[in-house]
Amino acid sequence: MNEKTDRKQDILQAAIACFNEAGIEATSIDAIRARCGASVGSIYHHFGNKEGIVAHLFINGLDQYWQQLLAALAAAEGAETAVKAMVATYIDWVVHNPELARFIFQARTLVNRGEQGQRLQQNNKANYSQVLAYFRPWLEKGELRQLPLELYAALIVGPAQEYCRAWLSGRAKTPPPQLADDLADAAWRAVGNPR
Amino acid sequence: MNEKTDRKQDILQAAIACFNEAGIEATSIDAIRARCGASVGSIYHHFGNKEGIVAHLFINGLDQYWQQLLAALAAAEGAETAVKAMVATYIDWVVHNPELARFIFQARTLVNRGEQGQRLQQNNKANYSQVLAYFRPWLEKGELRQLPLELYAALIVGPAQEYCRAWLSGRAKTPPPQLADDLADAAWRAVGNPR
DNA sequence: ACTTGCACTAGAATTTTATTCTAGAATATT
DNA sequence: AATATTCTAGAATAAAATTCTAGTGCAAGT
Repeated sequence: MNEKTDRKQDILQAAIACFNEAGIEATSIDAIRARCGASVGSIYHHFGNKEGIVAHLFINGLDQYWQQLLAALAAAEGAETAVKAMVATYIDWVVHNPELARFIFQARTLVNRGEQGQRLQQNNKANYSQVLAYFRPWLEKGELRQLPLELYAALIVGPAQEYCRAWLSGRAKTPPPQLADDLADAAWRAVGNPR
Repeated sequence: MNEKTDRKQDILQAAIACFNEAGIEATSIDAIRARCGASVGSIYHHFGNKEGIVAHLFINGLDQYWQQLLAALAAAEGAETAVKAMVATYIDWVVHNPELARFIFQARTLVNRGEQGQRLQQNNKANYSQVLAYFRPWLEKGELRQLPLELYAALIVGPAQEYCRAWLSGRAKTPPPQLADDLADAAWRAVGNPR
């Protein structure tokens, strides 16, 4: 159970490094092979094709984030804490997994179409409805502003996401944690009910 | 001056259609060729390589958006009008150019790296500093909340961007214009100074 | 009108990259 | 140990990107 995952992990690590250095499209299978010492055969055995590697990294990476997010929500005690925790968790995850985050921003569209797109969408839907379950009571108690349901995600994490994307690409310099409080406050102003 | 641009435009139109149907990576030069009736030679003459096509579509498309945005800002009379106009303009542009918008979301990373990345970044910087010029007086007059400069863009258009992305990919159903007011209000709550 | 130069087009030839295939090594299962 | 299964290697093939060669047509200068 050790050597098995090793080669597979080696390939994944080499792949994400290449993807971030050169971009997904510009990374050749051979570049990945050269970097991790595997053979083409081995790579194709484990992942089927290039898109398979991308999808694997993407889906597992995102899942890791959802786990953190749901854990944070489970620990939150009120609407305000929860909303602010969502922003904080997002930033925390990006800062602790910058390579993965950068990669995920790149790969979204690609994976959505590909063979695993279905699976990804199901995952998202399931996770999203769990988040909604946490929010419903707060909505009913009037702790949250009444807004179209489809809007909450964008209002709460949209700005953090947008800023992190800029930071990861070098456009913005200030490390996200320094802005975390401002972003969390803004999120709460966006969806919190002032009563 | 007519046939010249025609062929070039044909190629661009065919390309963006292919890119949106199959994704940039999955689109072959031959697919573009087949769709517009040009020859490979002609395509390479005009754009150098596949990335050249992508960059051209991206940079011109984005420029069109910046023009609209700057025009809207020029017409705005106060901070609140301006901030809300930024959101409205963004949504308006996406809804009127859905193909282009979808494409731009896909291509961002790719173009940023490529040969034209430099140029893109310069354009962005120049446009961004124009926007900042509009904002500075409002900041000084205290109409806007004092926040780290790097944050305003994300706070104002981040949620709209995030929602439009979801809408374009089919994840969200409500047409953005129906949510425009909510998004504009949220943007103003995020950056407006309550005095 | 002629010819010279240049932008453009076509499609074949080449190069690069992705993917498939065949055979053998390692590992697990009985 | 015998057999099946998973994994690895690298050569062979297929598909795609890019380059190259040879034109065509148009415009400026004569």
